[in-house]
Amino acid sequence: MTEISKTEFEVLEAIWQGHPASAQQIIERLNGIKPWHDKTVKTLLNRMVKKEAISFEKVQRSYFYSPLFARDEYTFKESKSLIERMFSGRLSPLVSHFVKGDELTKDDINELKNLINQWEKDNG
Amino acid sequence: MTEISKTEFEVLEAIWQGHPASAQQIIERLNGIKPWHDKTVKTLLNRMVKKEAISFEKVQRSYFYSPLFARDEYTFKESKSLIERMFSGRLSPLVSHFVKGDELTKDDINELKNLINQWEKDNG
DNA sequence: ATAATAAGATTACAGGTGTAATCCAACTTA
DNA sequence: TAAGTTGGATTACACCTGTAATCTTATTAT
Repeated sequence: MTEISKTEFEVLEAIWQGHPASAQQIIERLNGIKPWHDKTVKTLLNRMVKKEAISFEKVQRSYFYSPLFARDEYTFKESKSLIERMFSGRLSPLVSHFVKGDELTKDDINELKNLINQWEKDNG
Repeated sequence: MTEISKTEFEVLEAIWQGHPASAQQIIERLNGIKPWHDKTVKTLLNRMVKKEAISFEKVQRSYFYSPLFARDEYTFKESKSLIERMFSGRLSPLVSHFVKGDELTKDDINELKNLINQWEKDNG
């Protein structure tokens, strides 16, 4: 899984929404969300094919693209990388930031509690 | 606060360790950790001055550099940005990844619990 | 005083990125 | 059948990045 840029990631998002997806479908999904010219999207698709982030199958004249890795796989890897680089690999300093930065709602806290309960059930 | 690259961030880390810091001090701090040539580090310092990530004061012939923003400020901003881009701004999907990916120790869990307690004391 | 050194400034240079425009071949339409 | 359209391929181009080397100037050592 090569490096993909933030912009490429946004195109990938459109593909993860449903695939195989034609360039046209992808462009439409991005429409309104991103102000990119079709040509721009096509360039990005091309580049991602080259860096083996996506694949395509040809149907008639057009290509239908699919991701070569799952969204979860990618976001997890990126999260780990950031936590590694900025927090020595520890999750809690990041969470701490959010707690102290007053970024969390009661619902968020409840979700975190549930995750902890789940962990304790599995590992406790 | 402009965009800084991963490499630039590593130089910044050395500055955050203690500042104002001379180029030499910074280079020494990076020594052994990073395989960069002095010239490389100086280039990065220069670029960060230009993008206003750091400042310097001249003492005799040499410069002493200081960060223009705190480490916490930066890491928080970057964390929020990632969570925004990959998890619609919600923290728990990220934490969930770690819980399910079996990346946490009992200590990590305890720290998370403490953070939650703290939040509840402050907000509950 | 002259030569070596050391600081920062400038230049280098290939590869990545954002953002398309142009080119060419196939297909559709008048 | 000639002309426009549509799909992908190729080209463009400025700015960023990683990674230094070279240049200029001041300082230090002989």
